[in-house]
Amino acid sequence: MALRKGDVANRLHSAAIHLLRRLREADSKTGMTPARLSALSVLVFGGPCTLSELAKIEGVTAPTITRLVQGLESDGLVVRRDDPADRRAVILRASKRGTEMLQDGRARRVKALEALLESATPTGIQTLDRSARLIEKLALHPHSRSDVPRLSK
Amino acid sequence: MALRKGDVANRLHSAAIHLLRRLREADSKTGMTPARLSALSVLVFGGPCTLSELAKIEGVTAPTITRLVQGLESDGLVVRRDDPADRRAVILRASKRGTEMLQDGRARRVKALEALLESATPTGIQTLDRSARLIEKLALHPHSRSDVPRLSK
DNA sequence: CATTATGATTTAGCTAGGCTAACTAACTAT
DNA sequence: ATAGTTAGTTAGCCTAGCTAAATCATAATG
Repeated sequence: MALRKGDVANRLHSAAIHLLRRLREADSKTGMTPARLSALSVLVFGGPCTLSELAKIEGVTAPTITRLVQGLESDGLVVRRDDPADRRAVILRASKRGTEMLQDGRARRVKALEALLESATPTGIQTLDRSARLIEKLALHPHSRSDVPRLSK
Repeated sequence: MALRKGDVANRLHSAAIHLLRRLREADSKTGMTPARLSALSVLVFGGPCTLSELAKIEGVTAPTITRLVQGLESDGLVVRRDDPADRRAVILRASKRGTEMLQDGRARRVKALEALLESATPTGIQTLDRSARLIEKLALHPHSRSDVPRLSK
């Protein structure tokens, strides 16, 4: 086996760290940090949902999503509405401004990536695209949250 | 063009966020966070270097690398030695324990990834590997950093 | 030798994104 | 009604980024 999973794991880990640091540069100064962009894009493309749903989708805990959304809300990018069916719950949706802002951030990252991708071949880009989709499919899904061996104990 | 760079950019962004959150789970409770692992692996695989060199390689500022290294140091994973040639500088190297710990963290992530990669094909893994290498080549290197005022300002 | 500039590192203080623990409020089921 | 569960929040802690400014060593110059 020329390709050991451990090596792939490490390379992916490293690549993800460095890529995010890079993209953070492009996103910074807009108030649109990666976590916020990610959460906002769920609302923009996936439509309204509750806090807990968003937390589950994003793979973070309730307090984290609360604070994330508070930030988005205070920037006027997200609005909350009481769930008529369940008065504990809150329904979130992206505001007009939030939707625009997301497009904007997207455009920013495109520019940043274009600088990086200058030297990438179309094949390379295709490879990256496949990987991104693959990772989402493997990692995004909520399951395996409890079934992943906890390792610690 | 079926594959728009903007879409690839966004998918990569999202994938990196979600992947890191996932791997953080595996790394957590060991004190080995992604940033620390990344820095440590530079020392383990790249050999000793100074703080500034490490900062440059990791693409972070001097204060950030200082604190990162302080953490590693207080865990006994990294040791410092005065540079005999330049008494301002400090040379870092991974301790025996640091090297072992890195292997350990690697093993942990492998296990976590294996859970995720269960359903991935060998081809998929190969794609991920190619992408990781590609990203490092495109994003890791310091150049193209000129547009942002950096350390050397 | 004194001065000044440069360079490596650290300190202080800010923001954001994670977490757990512990709480309130509302729903569900008995 | 009372017990348990679920949605969301608050408080408090940690790491990871950053900038600005301090410290101290070396280098360059007069």
